[in-house]
Amino acid sequence: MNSFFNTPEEPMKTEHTMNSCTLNIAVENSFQSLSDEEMLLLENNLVVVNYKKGEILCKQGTLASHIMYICSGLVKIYMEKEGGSLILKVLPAGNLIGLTALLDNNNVFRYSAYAYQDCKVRLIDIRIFKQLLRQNIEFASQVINLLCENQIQTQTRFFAFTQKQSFGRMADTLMCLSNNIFKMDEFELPLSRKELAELTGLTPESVIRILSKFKSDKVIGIEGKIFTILDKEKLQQISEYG
Amino acid sequence: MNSFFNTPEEPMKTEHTMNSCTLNIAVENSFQSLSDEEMLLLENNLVVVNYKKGEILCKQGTLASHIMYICSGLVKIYMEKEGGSLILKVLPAGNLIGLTALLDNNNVFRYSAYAYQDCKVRLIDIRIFKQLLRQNIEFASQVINLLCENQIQTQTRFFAFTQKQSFGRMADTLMCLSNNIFKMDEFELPLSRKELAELTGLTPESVIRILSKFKSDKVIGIEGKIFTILDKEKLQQISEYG
DNA sequence: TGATGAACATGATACAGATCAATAAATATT
DNA sequence: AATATTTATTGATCTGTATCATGTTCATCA
Repeated sequence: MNSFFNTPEEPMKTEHTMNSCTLNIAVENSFQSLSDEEMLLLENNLVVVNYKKGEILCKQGTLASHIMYICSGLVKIYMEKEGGSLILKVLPAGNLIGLTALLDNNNVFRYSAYAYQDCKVRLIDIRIFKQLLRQNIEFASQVINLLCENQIQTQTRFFAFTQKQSFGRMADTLMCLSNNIFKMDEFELPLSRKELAELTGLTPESVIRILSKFKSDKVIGIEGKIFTILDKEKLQQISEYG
Repeated sequence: MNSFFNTPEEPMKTEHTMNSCTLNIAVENSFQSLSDEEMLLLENNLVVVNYKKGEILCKQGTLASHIMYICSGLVKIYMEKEGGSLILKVLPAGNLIGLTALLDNNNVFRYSAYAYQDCKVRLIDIRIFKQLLRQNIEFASQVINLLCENQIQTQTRFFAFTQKQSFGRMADTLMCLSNNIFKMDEFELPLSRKELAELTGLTPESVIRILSKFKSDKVIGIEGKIFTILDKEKLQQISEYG
């Protein structure tokens, strides 16, 4: 059948305009555009720090003196206020934290970051980062790319949030964790129910109820902290329903 | 009283981390960094188009061949899917549309844009825009700034959405329209109740009920399409409550 | 001018998800 | 190992907001 002439009843495959996945593009490429000289400058103005599980990498509202690169570990990026917090994204190794602090005259972290697992992080002096942006157009170009990606991801997730309800959001989140973060159908999730709640915009109780339902429906398996995606099709379906 | 030693009961004034305002920074500045020569290049590869009220400036999913600059008028940026849409922002003159389409290898509009009023728009060829990014580091720097601003704005609005409920969202939205879009306490709003609903993530019925309440409480005045902010304090309070 | 459809308004009802309360299980602390 | 504290779970209830139904006003157009 000629896909150019699909009837309205058989719509063309649509893109994922409504999932909340943390895009996980290879950031390494951004740095590949640096010359040896520039790379040296970077290395010389860089501190490697190990954060233990449970430690705070940066705190919303504080001055951002560094851009952070996650070498290893798993980090949550979240906004907080008395009353509640929202997890903006969960970032595995290979991602940058704090790009929005590049903003002139207001380089403050707009969110906090927390280590789910032990993390190795490179702290890049923000002045050096800015200098590199100014002297290497290719690098600047890559950073623009990253910022665009981030923007699209946030908007798409925001949209998904307003359109889906609890089961859809939970399914979406599980798909995302499996596909983009852990890249496995079975994974050990270092997030508490409370944190899953902050990630889905629900209460811990609701999260528990939904997970129980998924489990009894054999869509997922849960053994302690080990999650297993049993029925991807079904999960995708639930994620899309609304 | 020394504000450095506030007791927990008297917290320091916090920043607006929870309003959903469309930041309205002066985009014109971005172009000021262009040389005469570059400006000429821009002018020569630029089409000025007039859109009538109600027309679509760009459609989500279509190839973005241009970055758009709003010379005059009022535009809504929104994401849509069967089932519903979400207004991401309302942009007055002086703003750019389509920056996220700068993304390499995927320069597609991730949202649609619609003219609330007659608009004059400059369509800037995206290849020229990219070329200018590559040859003028100051310009690239300004664009990075814009992208950061956008990102922060979206995240903050997203956060506000998850934390506030109907009355707070409505109050927030009205404050924002008054302060950032129209810059007046009294303004003519070219949005229907349905569109206010898409802007606040509510149903039209809820919007109506809330507006009626605000009106009967003398927080705002409504005469046809003319809105008047009567009690800014109160509105701010409602916006912040949660 | 009256007719037709959209936007606005209001009331009644339904329901998803929050809140509250009360264990149970797991983890941390001594 | 014993105790304290956090996290997970389950059930009962409450509530904010959507949904549905119906009517009214307003704008558009034959």
